Amino acid sequence: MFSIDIRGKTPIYEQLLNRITELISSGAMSENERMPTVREVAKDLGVNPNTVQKAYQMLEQRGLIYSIPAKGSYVAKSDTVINTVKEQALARFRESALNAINSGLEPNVLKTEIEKLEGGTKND
Amino acid sequence: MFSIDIRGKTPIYEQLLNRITELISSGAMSENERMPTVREVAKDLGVNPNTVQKAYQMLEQRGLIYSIPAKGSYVAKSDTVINTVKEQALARFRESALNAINSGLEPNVLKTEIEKLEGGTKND
DNA sequence: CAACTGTACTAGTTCAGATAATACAGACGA
DNA sequence: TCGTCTGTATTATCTGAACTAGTACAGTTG
Repeated sequence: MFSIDIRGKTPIYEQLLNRITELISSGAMSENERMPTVREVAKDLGVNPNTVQKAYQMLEQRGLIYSIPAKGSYVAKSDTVINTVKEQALARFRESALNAINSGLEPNVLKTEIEKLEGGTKND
Repeated sequence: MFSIDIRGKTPIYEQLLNRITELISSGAMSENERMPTVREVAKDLGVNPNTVQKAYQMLEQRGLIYSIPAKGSYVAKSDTVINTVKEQALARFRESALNAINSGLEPNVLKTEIEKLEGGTKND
């Protein structure tokens, strides 16, 4: 389902959060598509359903999915939400870029790095 | 001395670590310059000396400073170490850049952001 | 009604961060 | 030499948050 690393240092719910966010914002999961149930994912990963639910809750809180009690969870994917995701990604980008520059890296080097990444986006 | 945010979510020792690393790698603190003593910084920030020492220890472990027992701590700033700092900063940069691109941000936007940052490095 | 759904609540475990209290050994100036 | 400063080491403790687990509830659906 969602392949994550159970024995990693990063929390399970956070891995799920990131993975699903990527899948949705990249278009791998289409709008109104039904998400696997909390219990399904939990069983699949061998974790507690609440752990999965935590990820789902945060996804809903951020507007990436919507959940209907007793029915299921579905992909929301509104444009405004996607924009929020982008803004946050941009904020993180700015921070790391500033740090890199403050560490003495040349802006040109950073630009070159971006160009290297252009081709290789990791959309599954 | 080192202005940090005591009531932040990021640990005190880590803030110290980052701030001092910036100051050294940016050239704000010159080579062989004497660092304020552990007890000085602790008193100044109102924290426990051990917390400051933890930051100093990690700085020495990374080769950014060198400590002489009973004398003091001094800025090391060897080129190889600075390069390591840069590499790590670059790695973080790549990660956030990749994430930004995966979120649907155009590489050109990222390049523009870098240009915006070029002028305003926050060297105190 | 039975099986599924999301959801809420509580509890327990673990861990990182921070503090505290000392103690030791070397350097250095008075 | 002596007192004071330096970095360093050790151990214990407290706290709070993060994370996960267990369980129960309410609504939907066939």
